[in-house]
Amino acid sequence: MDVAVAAGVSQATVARCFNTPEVVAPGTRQRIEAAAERLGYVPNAIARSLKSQSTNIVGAVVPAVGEYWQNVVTCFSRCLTASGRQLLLFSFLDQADVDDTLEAVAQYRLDGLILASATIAEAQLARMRQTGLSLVAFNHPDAAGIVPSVTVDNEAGSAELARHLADLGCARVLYVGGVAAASTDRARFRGAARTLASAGATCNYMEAGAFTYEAGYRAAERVDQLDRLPDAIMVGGDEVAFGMLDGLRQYGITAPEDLLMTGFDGLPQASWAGYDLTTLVQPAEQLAEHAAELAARALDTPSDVVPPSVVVAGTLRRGRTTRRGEEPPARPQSRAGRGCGPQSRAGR
Amino acid sequence: MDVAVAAGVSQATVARCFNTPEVVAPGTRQRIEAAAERLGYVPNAIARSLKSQSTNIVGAVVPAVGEYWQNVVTCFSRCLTASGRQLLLFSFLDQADVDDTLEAVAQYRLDGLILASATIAEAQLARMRQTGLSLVAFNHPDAAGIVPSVTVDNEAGSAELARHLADLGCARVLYVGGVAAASTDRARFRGAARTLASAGATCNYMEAGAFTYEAGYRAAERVDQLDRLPDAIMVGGDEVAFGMLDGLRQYGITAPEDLLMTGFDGLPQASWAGYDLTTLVQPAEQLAEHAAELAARALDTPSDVVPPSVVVAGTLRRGRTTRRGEEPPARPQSRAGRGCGPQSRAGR
DNA sequence: TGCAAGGATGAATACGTATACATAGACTCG
DNA sequence: CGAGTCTATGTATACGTATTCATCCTTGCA
Repeated sequence: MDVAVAAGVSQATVARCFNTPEVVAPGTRQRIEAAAERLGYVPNAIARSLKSQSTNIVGAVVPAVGEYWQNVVTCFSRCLTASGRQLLLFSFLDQADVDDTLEAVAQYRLDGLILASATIAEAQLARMRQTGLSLVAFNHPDAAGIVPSVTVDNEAGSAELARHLADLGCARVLYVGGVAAASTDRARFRGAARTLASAGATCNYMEAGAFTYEAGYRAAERVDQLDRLPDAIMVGGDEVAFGMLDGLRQYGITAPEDLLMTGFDGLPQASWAGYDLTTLVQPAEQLAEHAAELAARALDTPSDVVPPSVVVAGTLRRGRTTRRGEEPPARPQSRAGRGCGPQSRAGR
Repeated sequence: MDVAVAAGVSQATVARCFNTPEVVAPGTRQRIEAAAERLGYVPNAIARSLKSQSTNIVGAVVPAVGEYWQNVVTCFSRCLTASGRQLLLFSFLDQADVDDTLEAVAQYRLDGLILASATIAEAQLARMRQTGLSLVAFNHPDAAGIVPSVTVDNEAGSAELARHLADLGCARVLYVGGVAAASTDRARFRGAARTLASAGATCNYMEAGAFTYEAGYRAAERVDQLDRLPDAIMVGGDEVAFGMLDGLRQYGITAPEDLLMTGFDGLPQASWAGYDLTTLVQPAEQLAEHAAELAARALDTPSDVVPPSVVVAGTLRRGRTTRRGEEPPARPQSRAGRGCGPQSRAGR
C-alpha cells in the first residue's frame, strides 16, 4: 500500500506487478519495482495465504530423537525448498505429545502434513483424515489403505538381507527389533523370518525396547547371556546395530569374526569405516520426494477411495560385518621406514 | 462464522470464547463450544497472524548436512514447541543458496529468525538487521556486536581441551580445523594455540576442508605423511574427528596408543563406545533455548545499541582417546565356561 | 471520423480473525 | 425510583493480499 502511493498507482497494480508482471506496462513496472526496492517492501505471505486459502507450507510431525529421523527431516527440507515450499517442523519426544501437536498443527492451514512415525495409532490416522487435511503417513506401512502412505519396502528389504545371510550359511539367526509395536519392525521381522524359514534356518525375536544406540548396547548383554551365540544377528535399525556392535565388543564378541550382523536404514554412519555395517539403504531422498508430492497434491480423493501408497525398494549395502572368510581389503602403504618407528602401532 | 450462526451469536463472541473465555457467559460458551465441536471448527492461525501481526513462528536457517546441525535443529524444535511456538525450517546445502532462502523467509512475517551458520558473511548479517526482523546468529561468534548472537565459548572450550593435553605431557600438537573461514574454527584454534604456547608446546594448523566425516578421513592421509606424528591431534569438530580416527586406523595409527585426540561439539556419538572421544560438549539444549528466547523477544533494541550476546561455557568430556597409561576399564565378566568356547573371541 | 477491440489500471470486495466502541440489560445504592 | 456501574454481546473496522468488474485510453480499421 505504501508502495502503491509511492509509485503513484493502486494497490491492485502492485499486486499484479509481483504475480503477473507481463500484464503491467513496462514503465509502471519499473516505477513500482523502484519504489518497492527503496521502501524495502516484500509481499506478505500471510495475507496471501489468507486470500488464496493455501499456505505453501507443508508440516511434518517427526520423532525428536534418532539419527534416522534427523536424516529424514533434512531430506524433507531439501525437497520442499526445491519446489518452493516451506517446512513447518513439529518434533515430539513422547508419543503422547502427538495429540497436542496435531491440535496445534490444525490451526495453521497447511497444504499438507507428513506424519512420520511407525507407532501412530491407526484410529488417530482415520480421525485426522476427516479434517480434510491432505496428509501422508511416512514410514508406517500399516497406514496404507487408511491414508496415503510412503515407505521403503520393509519386508522385501529384510528378506534380501536374510537371503544374503542364508547364502553365507547362517542357520541360526537372531532378529533384534527396536519396538515390536512399530509396524516397520513387524514388517521387517516378517520378511526375515519368512525367508530364513524357507532356507531352513531359524529366526528368533528379541526386542531392544527402542530404536536407539543405548537400547542396542544394553541388548548386547542379553545376547551374551544366551546359551549359544547365533550365527548372525539381524538388527531392526542401524542405530540399534551400532549399539549392539559396540556392546558385544565389550564381551569380546565381534562381527564378522564371531557372528555376522546386519542393520536396516542405511544411515551415513553405516558407511563409516568404524562400523562398515551391512544394511538395507533406504532411498531417503526419493522417499521424501514422494511424501512431499503426495502431501501437497490436490485433495480430490473422496474418502471412500483407497488412497495411493508408495513403496520404494531399498538397496543392499554389503559391509564388513557380513564379510566372512574373505581377504581383508588391501592396507594402504604403511609408514614403515620413517624415523619414528612403527613399533607402537604395528598390527591393527 | 459458521459456528457463530450455528450457536446463534456473533462472530465476535466466538472469537472471545476462544481467546478470553472468562468474559463470555457460561451458557453462551457452552453453546459455542458445542457448535464448534459439531462443525469441527478450529481457529485459523493464518487470519489471526494477519490481524495480530505476529505469527508465533520462528524460522531457522540451518546447513543441510552434518550431525551437529541435525542435533541443533531437534533442540530448536523442542524449545519452541515447549513454549507454544512453531519452527519453520530452512536448510541449505550451498552457502550461495542462503540468499534465495532469506528472500523466501522474508515473505513470512516470522516472529524471529535464527541464522545458524558460522560462515554467513557479516555484511549480509548487517543487511538482514535492517529488515526489522528479530534475528539471532547461532554458532557464529564473529556476529556478536552486529546482531544478537548465541554461541558456546569456543575459545575457552578449546583452551580447556588444550590444557588437558598439556597436562598429559603433549608438546607437539596438530590442530585440524574444518573450514578456516568459519569463525568458530578460528576461535577454537586461537584458544588452543594460546594455551599450548603458554605451556611451551607447539600447535600447527591443518585444514580438513569441511566439517564432515569424509574430510577427516581424507585428512588422515596427510597426517600419516607427516615426517613425524604429533603427540596429539585437536580436531575442530567431532564428526571430523570420527573420520580422522577411522582414517588413521587405516594406517595403523590409533588413539590413545600412538597419539591423543580431542574433538569439539559433544555429539551423541562421541559417547558411543566405538569412539569414546574426548571432546567439549556444547550445551545444545541450553544454547537453543537462549536462541529461541532472543529470536522471539520484542524488537525494542534500536539499531545503534550493541545487541545482547550470549556465550555459554561447554563441558569437558574425557573419553578413551586421551586416556593414556591408565588401566583400561574393567571388562564385564566374560563368557568363559560356556559350551561354545571363547577361543575365537579371546582378546579385544 | 467513428467505432470496435484490446491493453492498462482503478475501485471494490472477500479471506477469517481481533478488538475498540457502542448498546442493552441487570443490578446497586442513595 | 433514577442514576450509575458492571456484564454480556453486537457492530464495525482493519490486517495485506488476490481477483473480479468496470473504466479509460490507445490503436487499428472501415
